[in-house]
Amino acid sequence: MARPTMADVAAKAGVSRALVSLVMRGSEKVSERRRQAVLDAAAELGYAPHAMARSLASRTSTLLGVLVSDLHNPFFAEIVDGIDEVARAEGFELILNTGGLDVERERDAVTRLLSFRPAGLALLGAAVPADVIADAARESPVVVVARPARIAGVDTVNDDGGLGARLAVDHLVGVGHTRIMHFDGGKTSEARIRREGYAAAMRAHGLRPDVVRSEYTDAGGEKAAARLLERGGTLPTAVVAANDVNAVGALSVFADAGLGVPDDISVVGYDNTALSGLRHVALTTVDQPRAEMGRLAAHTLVERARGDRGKARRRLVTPSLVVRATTGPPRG
Amino acid sequence: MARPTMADVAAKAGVSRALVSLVMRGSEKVSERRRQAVLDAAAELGYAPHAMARSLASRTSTLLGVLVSDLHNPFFAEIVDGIDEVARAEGFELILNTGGLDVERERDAVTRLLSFRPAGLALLGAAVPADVIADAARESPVVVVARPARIAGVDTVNDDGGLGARLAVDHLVGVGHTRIMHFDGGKTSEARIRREGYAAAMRAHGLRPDVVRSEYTDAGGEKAAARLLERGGTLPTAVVAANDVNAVGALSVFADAGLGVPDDISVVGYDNTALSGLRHVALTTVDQPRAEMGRLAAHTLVERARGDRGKARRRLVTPSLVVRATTGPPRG
DNA sequence: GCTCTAATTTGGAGCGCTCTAATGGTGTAG
DNA sequence: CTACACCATTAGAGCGCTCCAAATTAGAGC
Repeated sequence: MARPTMADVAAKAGVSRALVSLVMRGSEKVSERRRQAVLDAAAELGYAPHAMARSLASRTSTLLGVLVSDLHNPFFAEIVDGIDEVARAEGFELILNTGGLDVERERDAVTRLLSFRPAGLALLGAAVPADVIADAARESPVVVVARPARIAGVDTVNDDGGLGARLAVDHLVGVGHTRIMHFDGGKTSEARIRREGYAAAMRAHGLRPDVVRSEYTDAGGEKAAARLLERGGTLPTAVVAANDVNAVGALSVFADAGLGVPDDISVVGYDNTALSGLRHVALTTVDQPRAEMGRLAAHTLVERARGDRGKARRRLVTPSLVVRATTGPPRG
Repeated sequence: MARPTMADVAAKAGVSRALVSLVMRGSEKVSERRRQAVLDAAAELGYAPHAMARSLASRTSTLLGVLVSDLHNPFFAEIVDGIDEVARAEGFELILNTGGLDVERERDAVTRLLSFRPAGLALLGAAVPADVIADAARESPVVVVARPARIAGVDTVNDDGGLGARLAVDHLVGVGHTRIMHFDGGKTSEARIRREGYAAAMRAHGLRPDVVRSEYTDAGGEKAAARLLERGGTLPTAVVAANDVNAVGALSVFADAGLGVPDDISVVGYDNTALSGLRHVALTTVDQPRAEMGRLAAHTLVERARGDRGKARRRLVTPSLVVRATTGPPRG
């Protein structure tokens, strides 16, 4: 498995190593005759440049480090997809690590990624403390995605969660709802922003906000819905769920309780994951442009890698409402 | 952002570069006194070894190349998760590329991954032609996952699709079904194996196989179900779908047609993706141990990287049935 | 204190490549 | 025919590290 090196190609083509290097990098100051000779020799030997040696010698990197908190979550997978798209187009490679929302493990992952001296580092929904991120940013450009954060010198890409929540509320009010509840996403900064957006939108319509603490999971949605049914009193006619899986969890509890959707209760999700688009589910939801977020993150990193030293950019991407079958006018 | 090098640490600690190298690699033949001096100097300078330089000098790699055909598909994401788990434990890093099932793009991705001279290459459900894989296998250990293939010198990890299909049929026959249909996954080799497993199981029970050509998508399931309803005649009482999303597509069409599940028709999926576990969906399905497949693939690669030159291993992982709410005895 | 051996430490070559500065060759003008 | 550009080509140093062999030091035994 010993692959040929530049010296082998040079010998075979009867030229110097430097010339082979020039040809491999597509230099224009190489005569056509030599270029062909080199190309032929390379093809014959099955030669391809050694990316690491190249990187070391040129003191540049074509690696983009990516730390994903949770790869199961299709939300992140699609962001990675967007990053990958730009990386391929710009000639970068992705080196990936997962963090599993474990702080120690994520800290370690950041260290390992940095040991490759990547051109940039993307942290997707990572839970690492801000100071770790700030440290990393001293060694490599860093972009934090899907986690609202203000860290000196660190770029961010997020969706406008306040707007997203407002879109959901406006839609529900628009079709006639007034008792609209929110199952929130817990204590993350993104959840806080959505919660505040929901509350502000409600008040803007002269309505009273009503929040149940929940989390970004299926089980969380079920629990919140169950609690809602147990507490008795007048039920809301609509629920703005923390995200799609949370909404689906709530839907199943409502169905078990004999409530019709959307006649008895409307439900809006958040994320527009593939799940919500399934005809069987047909969840009205707020779309976060995930691939776009990934592309933005990658572009930011690529620009930084190319020398952009401007101050930290905090990108806000615009969510949009996708109306499907789980929302409609309240009964009566 | 110029990070310190080994020479800087050596100078600060008052030792040679070679000694710093030994300390960094955790050698035992270093006196405690020097070790501390080096460690202190390194900490003070914020030094961490340059992974690429190390790799180049030692002629070893800690990189595992991973080509994923489709990251959106949670099926693959979970395999990557398994690979990642082993990689972390064994001190390897993942370098990731997506192929999008486009042959040219995947071919290019393989080339790019190989340019890093990885310790191994994992191809997850990749569509690249066998000869490309065989070529790659000459330069690096290769393991093909979720794609039954017999290529000289290439290890594989797959689930036993024949068994999986049989589990589904046996379960349905066990609760009383006799008219059991299969929506297949198209012309991939995995789909063929499941199809044949289904047919064999049916015949083993003295039943007639009945296959509708479909594909591994939501829309495919809808289309197959619609065609089934249109063709009239006696409907089957159960369907073994190509996979989970295919099953969910079928479920929605059956629901629209007023068919009760499982009373009028039972449906079994395949994969046991998170989707099927949602209480709202509660799909009976065949579980493929994805994380386990990823771990197996990674272990295979790690062993090969460590010198195992044994002949190609074709690992078959055992699927299992997960009974939920979409299957039950046929009416009457 | 001295020798011998084992334990540490170090110099230096080299991994496969890039990059700068210098070389040689060609064509043109004088 | 010589000088001068200008171009393609090359030598050689060096990227940050490992690894081998050689050098030094420490420890043990007498």
